[in-house]
Amino acid sequence: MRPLFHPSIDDVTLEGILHALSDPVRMAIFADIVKGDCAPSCSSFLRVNEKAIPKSTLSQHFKALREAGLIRGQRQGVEMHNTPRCAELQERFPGLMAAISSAYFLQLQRNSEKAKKRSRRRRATTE
Amino acid sequence: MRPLFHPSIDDVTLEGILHALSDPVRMAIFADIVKGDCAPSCSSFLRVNEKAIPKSTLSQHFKALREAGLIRGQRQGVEMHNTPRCAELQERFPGLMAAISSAYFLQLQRNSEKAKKRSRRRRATTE
DNA sequence: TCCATTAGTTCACAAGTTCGGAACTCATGA
DNA sequence: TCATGAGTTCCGAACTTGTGAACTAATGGA
Repeated sequence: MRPLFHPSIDDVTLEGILHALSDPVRMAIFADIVKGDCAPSCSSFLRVNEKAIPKSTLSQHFKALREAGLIRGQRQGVEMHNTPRCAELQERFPGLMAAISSAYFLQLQRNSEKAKKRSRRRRATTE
Repeated sequence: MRPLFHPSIDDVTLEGILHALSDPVRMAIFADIVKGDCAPSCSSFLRVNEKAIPKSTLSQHFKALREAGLIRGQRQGVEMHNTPRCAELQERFPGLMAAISSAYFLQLQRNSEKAKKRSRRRRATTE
């Protein structure tokens, strides 16, 4: 297997970061890796937000995140271990990742509130 | 001419913003509109970073920025006047736009430093 | 009023990108 | 040595993007 490519932090670009995170699946994966609340391997994301993701697609998404400089992937036996490059990114673009993450969680929260309201309204009209 | 579409601030998504700004031309246009240091009409961007941009392409880029909720366009006679939706965006995603803009200017500055170093080195080797 | 000019949009198509199934590689354990 | 499980690669279909040509719309003379 070909060795994994990781850009040097100096070659990481703002456009690259924004493009990588402009895909909702990649944003969700990255947020989960940053939170660190689940095993950060490819196969732990076979479903994202209730939606099944084919593993070829997942593999491409991880590659995109690696090549944008957002995560570092290390093969550990048969699995891949992914870690965020938070410290380096913070040095390169101070405050950027924190702002994007907090915008993401704000949006998640707001969407779940909207969904609650919608289902309450639906129940009210069918009763 | 069809009226311009602007999303309500509640319909503006993080993915949409990141996608719109992941294009270097759109990022440059948006940064200039935010700085407000040049007439923010389409035709003032016929060249971006020394590169000529066809006007049909520019028109699409402005449409993308409008539909992502980043700018507001108003026809003023034959011209279009574009303004950033900073205040609304700040309310919707606090700190996000500031972090992206400052990352952009940091990168610009660093690139111009790199270019200077390169040309100095070139001169030194040819002497 | 008519025409030329200027600003921006729309359309169609070529070029590029992304998605996902099938076939692959590679490490591991039986 | 073989089966298995985790990821990757390949490739066609579907989607997206960039651009020239043709368009619309407002404006300012003649």
